[in-house]
Amino acid sequence: MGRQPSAKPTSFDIAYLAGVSQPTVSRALRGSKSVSAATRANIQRIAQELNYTVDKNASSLRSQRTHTLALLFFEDPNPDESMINPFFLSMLGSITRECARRGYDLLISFQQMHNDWHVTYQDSHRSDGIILLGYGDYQLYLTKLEHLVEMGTKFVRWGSVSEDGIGLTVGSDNVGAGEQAGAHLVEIGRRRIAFLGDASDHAPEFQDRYDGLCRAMRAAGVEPDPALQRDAVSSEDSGYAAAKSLIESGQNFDAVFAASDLIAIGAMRALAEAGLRLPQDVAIIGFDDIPAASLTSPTLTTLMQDMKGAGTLLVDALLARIDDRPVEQRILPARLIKRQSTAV
Amino acid sequence: MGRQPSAKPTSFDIAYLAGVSQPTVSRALRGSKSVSAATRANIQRIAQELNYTVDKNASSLRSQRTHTLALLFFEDPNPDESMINPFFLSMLGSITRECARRGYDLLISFQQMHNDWHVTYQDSHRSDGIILLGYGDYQLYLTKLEHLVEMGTKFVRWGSVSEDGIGLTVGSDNVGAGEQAGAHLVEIGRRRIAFLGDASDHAPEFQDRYDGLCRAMRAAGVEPDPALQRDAVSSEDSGYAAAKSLIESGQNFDAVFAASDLIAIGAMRALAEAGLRLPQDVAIIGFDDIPAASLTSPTLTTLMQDMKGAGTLLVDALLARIDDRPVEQRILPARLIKRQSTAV
DNA sequence: ATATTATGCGTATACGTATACCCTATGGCG
DNA sequence: CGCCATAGGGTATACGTATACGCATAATAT
Repeated sequence: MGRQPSAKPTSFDIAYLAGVSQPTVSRALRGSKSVSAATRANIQRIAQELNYTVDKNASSLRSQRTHTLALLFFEDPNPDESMINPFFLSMLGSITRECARRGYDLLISFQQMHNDWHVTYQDSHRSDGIILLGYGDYQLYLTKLEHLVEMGTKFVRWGSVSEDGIGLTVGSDNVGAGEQAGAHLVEIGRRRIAFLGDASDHAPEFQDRYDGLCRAMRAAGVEPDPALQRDAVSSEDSGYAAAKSLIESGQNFDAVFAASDLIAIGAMRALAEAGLRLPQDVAIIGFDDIPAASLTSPTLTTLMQDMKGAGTLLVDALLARIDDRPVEQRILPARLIKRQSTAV
Repeated sequence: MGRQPSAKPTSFDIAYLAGVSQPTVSRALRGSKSVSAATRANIQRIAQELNYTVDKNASSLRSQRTHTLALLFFEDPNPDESMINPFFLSMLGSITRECARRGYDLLISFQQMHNDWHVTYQDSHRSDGIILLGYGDYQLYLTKLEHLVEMGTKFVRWGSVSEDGIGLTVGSDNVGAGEQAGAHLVEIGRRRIAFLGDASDHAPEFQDRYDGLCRAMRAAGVEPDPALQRDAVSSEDSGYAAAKSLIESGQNFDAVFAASDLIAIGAMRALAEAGLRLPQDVAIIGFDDIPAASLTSPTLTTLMQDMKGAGTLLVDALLARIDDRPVEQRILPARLIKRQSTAV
């Protein structure tokens, strides 16, 4: 009889070859200190030789820990798909790397905001915790978060840090970023600064950016004009429409702060069509620093978020949460990238 | 005593409530036909009520099927990160969706090409199969693929379909795409067409595109000039350098076919700096249709790959492979997107 | 009416690991 | 020289599901 050479080795095989019991193998490989250094070394050597790897399923079943994190990415029903990328992918990269570094696997899932993901994912034993990423209808989102909290599910989410306190949040310092934008525009002499972006409570991050802008203006002794704010979601078309509405309203303005680069790019098109010169007549600042921002003409001044830091921090916070270690909200600074659209 | 309300229900709980045995619950939920319709309906109702979900770990352990696919994405050591995105993310989206539709989870992992991923992933019981994505040193890649084949690991990869036959490949019709580009350039009267992209066997996809270009030229009675080919990897800088080298060589040319949009964008910069007018002096075509392609000036004619179809097809092929169903290589058509850079 | 087969389900057990508990040697201590 | 702590590791079992069998009952065939 004997083992088939093709059969995957188990901890019993290692145990047999090492002349110890199976539990000792388990202990040795997991670093328990109740196994002698010599025995451990021997076991590790044999495991290496046999190309043995711990069976994740068995391990998870027994220990009730999966060593896997789930990443749920939400998209709107009609996503301008190609455009979420820049924001999302570098974060995905750093999340993945951080998971790998900690010995965790990453399960990924795209979700429609209206799905019952909070039900599906609650108990499937697939992951030790969840990272929530993406935008959408914020109110709808909140009720589901509450559900997660009730179920005792461990999760972190990316978003606006301050406003509600449901769950654990990691996010950029949107208010600070807005202040930077405002200060820069004021510095180059602008006083009538428009804001393009949803300022309702459906989009707290945009709201924070607007708040920051207003704060910087007031700090410079300029009172923001509410008539210069236009709602817009993060897409080129929406930015175009918002800018167009602003122009047609006859309002006087000499700068635009767009809540995202996509909005900014759409707005630039509308402004150019209206014969306005950028940045002489209207300076403009975006948000995100997507690759396209350096390809527009004029190139776009924008705020860059620390996506890599974000990924690391999200994983870090989630793991702390899982281990019931204390962990507080974390805010990441954004950086102003000056380009031609504000170069006067 | 009794169950804690917070404890996750098991198949035994369902069985108890339904007045049947645990295996019957398992059978009912998995659609075995040896359980009556009435019993099954009752069990499903109870499972629903209790918010029961099958424990993946236990299920996988017992059945030796994980219902999970792994996506390994390879990156070069020094990736121009933000730029892989457009290519990658829409595919990721469709892969994820297709997995969800089939009831599979998706495990994701970024790998350095030089890692021993082929060893790590062979036996970990984490997934039923692997999707390989990304570029890099192709020769190095091949030896690892052979290793996978030896181990009996199920996998598919994205890439150049024709050339070697190691494993199962899904890819775009690069030759056909090259032909489309060539035919279009010939049609607008160009005869001296340069190709920017690695034409060595390290990058079979680029090579295929070049072959297609040559084929189209010859079909039109034009002999391609090897002196007009310049190596380049997929980055803006590399494209810039390649174009610069071409210009400085003093070669005469009236069109450029770049193996990727990034190369094209870099090349456009070099061409503009050399005072060449686009497209009058030099027409240019890229590859991938990244978002930035419609933001350059002039906007960039390019070839769009069917990324969504690709994701679907990859998952489809892998699942067939896993089930030992017959499956052949599949080629996806690319589409020429005409923009200003070839509008004469 | 008896033999045969299918239907519907229960019984027993295996998947591979981790952990609670127990046991045995050794050495330090008085 | 007896007592106890400790190191090192064995024994037994649980994690929750899926499947090989077996066994009734009912539905057919003969």
